[in-house]
Amino acid sequence: MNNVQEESLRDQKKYRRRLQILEIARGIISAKGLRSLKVRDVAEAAGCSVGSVYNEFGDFDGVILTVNRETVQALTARLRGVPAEDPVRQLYGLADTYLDFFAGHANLLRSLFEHRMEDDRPYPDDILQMVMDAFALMHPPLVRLLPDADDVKIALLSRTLFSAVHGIISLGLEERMVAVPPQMLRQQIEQFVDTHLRGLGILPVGARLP
Amino acid sequence: MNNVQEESLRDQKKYRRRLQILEIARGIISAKGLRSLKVRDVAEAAGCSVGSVYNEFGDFDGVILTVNRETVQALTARLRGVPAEDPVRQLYGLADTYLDFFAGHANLLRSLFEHRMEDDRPYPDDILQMVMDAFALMHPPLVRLLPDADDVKIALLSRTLFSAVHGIISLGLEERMVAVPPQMLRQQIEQFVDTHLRGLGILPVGARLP
DNA sequence: GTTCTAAAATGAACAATGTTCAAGAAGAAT
DNA sequence: ATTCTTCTTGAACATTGTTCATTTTAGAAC
Repeated sequence: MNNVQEESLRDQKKYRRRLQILEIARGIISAKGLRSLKVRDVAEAAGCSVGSVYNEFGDFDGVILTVNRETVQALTARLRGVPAEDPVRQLYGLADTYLDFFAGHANLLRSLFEHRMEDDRPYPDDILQMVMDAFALMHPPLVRLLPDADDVKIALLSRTLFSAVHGIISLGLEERMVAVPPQMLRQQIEQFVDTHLRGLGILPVGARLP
Repeated sequence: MNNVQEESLRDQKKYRRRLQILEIARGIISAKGLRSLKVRDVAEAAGCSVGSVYNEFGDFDGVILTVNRETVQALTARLRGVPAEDPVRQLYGLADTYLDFFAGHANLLRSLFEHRMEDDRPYPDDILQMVMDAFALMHPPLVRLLPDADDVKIALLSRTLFSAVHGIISLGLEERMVAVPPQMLRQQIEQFVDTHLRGLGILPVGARLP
């Protein structure tokens, strides 16, 4: 038995169109926000009928969720690329990289965190799991820095710290909240992480990094 | 000239209905989420026509924004009620109170933070200002604890710290993010604030509050 | 009290948008 | 080439936000 699936012409077209629909949807969300995403716009831009979008994704939420899934995958890839030699620098790097990614794809991240399902249908588990996994990326460096601490507590600390960074960034980047000038955000994030590491006893209180 | 406006029967009815519409809308958002709010449901529950809703609020966003405005007002009132004798306890109290309020009105808070306007119309300034003012409530206790620090920096710190707490809570309360068991959230928040105050040199590193 | 007027309420009609499905088109199997 | 399966289509439908000509009603004028 041959496990290599032969790719039929039909499958090729289907797959190409799937990618095209996703690319168009992502472009619209990214440029004008989730609320501006309309089935007919996507279908027209992809050169197909609205029925085909439904045929491929089940319903419109399916398109959004697939875009969101790819967003968290791209985010995770970026976060995994942060150098891990120095655990302290890794923590700063994770926060900075998250800021970069959020600033560069604000509407995509908002779609990921703010989209609500119709009725009370549950949000897909795999996406939630991926977000949680991304927020757990502070775990390894924290374990190295706090070798005596309980692993469960470190896991909690990782998510807490990352959630805190997320809160600072997501509110700080709301252009509507004039509160935090974006150019100061990076410095602000670094100082926040800095203070927290001092509080954890990882950095000395009252001293500064070289 | 008499400044006391006589309240006409017309105005009374108008005002009563306005309150009724808001109460119904708030109830629906609170119970089933912003996405389940429909003009016709509100109108029917209020015993009036859809036109009356539009007559009173301009458009449907107007209803949502008014509910959001009242949400942030209620939140601010609760936060202002936190005792201010001990600045450290005040900071803990603000975080805890925010957690309480968020846990008790999760869907209302989500409506406040996640609602996006149609097209690119700006979010009303007064609501943004009120949110910022609420997040600035950590300013006075921080000033007392860090009397030598620059006032502008304290203002920034206040918003940063509150945004961090917001991030931890809003992600932690997502029932969908199984990550953080809600019952642990309070303890988690307290530990987070604790660690940060140590990092700021306000509390001694390595010691615990009585 | 009657009449007049301005404001508000109404709800049917419209517009925008998500969803479905019967019929047709296109690829695969023989 | 014929048949069969699957996908595609787009018109029709369903839901929901929005408008507006008409009707109703509260208040004013007499």
